[in-house]
Amino acid sequence: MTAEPVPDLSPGPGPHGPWPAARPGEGSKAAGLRERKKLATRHALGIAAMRLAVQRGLDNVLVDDIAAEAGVSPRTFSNYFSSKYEAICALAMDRAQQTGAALRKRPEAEPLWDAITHAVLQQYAAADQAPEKDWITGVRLVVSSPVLQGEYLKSNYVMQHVLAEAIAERTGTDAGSDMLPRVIAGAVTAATQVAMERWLFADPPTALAPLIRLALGKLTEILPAAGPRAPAAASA
Amino acid sequence: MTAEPVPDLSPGPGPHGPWPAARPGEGSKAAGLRERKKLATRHALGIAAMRLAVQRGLDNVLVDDIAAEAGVSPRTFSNYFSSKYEAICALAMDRAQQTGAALRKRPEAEPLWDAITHAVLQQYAAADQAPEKDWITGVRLVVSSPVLQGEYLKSNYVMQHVLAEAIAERTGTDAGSDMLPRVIAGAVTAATQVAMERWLFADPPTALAPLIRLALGKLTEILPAAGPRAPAAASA
DNA sequence: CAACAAGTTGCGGGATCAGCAAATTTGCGC
DNA sequence: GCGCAAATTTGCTGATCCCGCAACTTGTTG
Repeated sequence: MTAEPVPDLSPGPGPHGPWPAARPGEGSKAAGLRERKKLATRHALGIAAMRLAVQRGLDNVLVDDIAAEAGVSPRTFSNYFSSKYEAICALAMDRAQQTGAALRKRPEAEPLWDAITHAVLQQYAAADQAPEKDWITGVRLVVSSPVLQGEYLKSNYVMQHVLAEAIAERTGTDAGSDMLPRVIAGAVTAATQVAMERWLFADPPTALAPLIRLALGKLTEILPAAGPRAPAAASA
Repeated sequence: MTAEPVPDLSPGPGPHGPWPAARPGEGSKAAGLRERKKLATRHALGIAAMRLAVQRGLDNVLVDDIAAEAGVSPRTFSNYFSSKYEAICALAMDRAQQTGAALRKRPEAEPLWDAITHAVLQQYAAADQAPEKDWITGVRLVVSSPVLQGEYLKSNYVMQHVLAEAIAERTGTDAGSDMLPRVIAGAVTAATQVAMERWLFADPPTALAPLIRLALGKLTEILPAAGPRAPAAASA
């Protein structure tokens, strides 16, 4: 068995949960007013953190500022996030989380690869939209700062896990014994990430979707070149 | 062009360099006494940090303790690392860094895939050795703590980059325009990571090498199944 | 050996983060 | 409606952390 080690990133109960919700019983609808308010606060903090960071620059934003912007006390801030960096990446984390759900929603009949492609594209679909014009600035900031990078990579890690889970479910594989789902998820996540990076710094701004499609495509074209044969039989 | 954004994780000049050396002119041999001493200090701090963390538990280790253990002032500690977590993961970071060099050292004639497999295996070869018996405990600690996880993922990210660079060089691809090297590196890194994770928590302890080979093998077997065709042509 | 560059150290201030207990708010049954 | 129990928020506070600054020590160079 080796029950999944602890891909978990959550410290404990009560508040402070890294991810919004959807874990208890999957059903995130019609949660009590209490839940919704908590989500709202978390979201507000995340947004505030990101906006302030982009406007003033990472070093000129204090936890107090973020808390103020979101209308809660500084103490409450740390009930939700363990650092301002985590707050700034909260949205990315949420999106990563959603990717799994997105894949699950794809029609059962659709080929795995297509389903994955769609699920991923769907997540980043909004990125190209006009209203998200600032978002790109935010992401640039995130991947440029060492501290933020750590947080950001965590969201990738999460995406990898939720994707793996969804893939395992879809293909009827036992995620506990077969590494395949995880490997696929890892490759997909990595490819997506690369596309994202290229997009972020593309000099003549480009659309993100084509890049992602291209990156995922590369994935399907690389192995055939070296795959069919026995990969490697040497020892060291 | 889009000159590589900033896969760099280094804050600036002077000390505080995340990675040991080998960047200036590639030649890391016969560095002045000064350099060697710096490397030694960095290493000592890394070792001390890891050992103390494993022995006492992450929360019972202060930066001061680590500095003392390594025989330097606390102030000097932060000249090398920006946090105790970074120090703990210093070794992992170094190993990630080496992977690139390892790949470059593989014979030019060797098929890319085999070369990669060897390079990776070589890095983790020591892991199975007896003297590294404690190491596994350390890595478990690292991947179990949220904060450390962030740092650890950074080392993965670095490995992905150095691998990509080496791959691009080996295949004569322009790493600046073609995503392929990065995608391959990402997939490889992800697979390696999965193998590592499985190894860490394998109930009847297993050898790491076979797992890595298996994971990398999966990589070559998944895509052909869905690759040849046009990946997906939908829009949203 | 002298002059210079690089690295180390102590000090001090600005910030972060979590434990604790009191004050508030929400969920719910009557 | 009303009140109670559970869940949250908040202020206070102590332990750390992290970096700028300036003086000091040590490697490097000619």
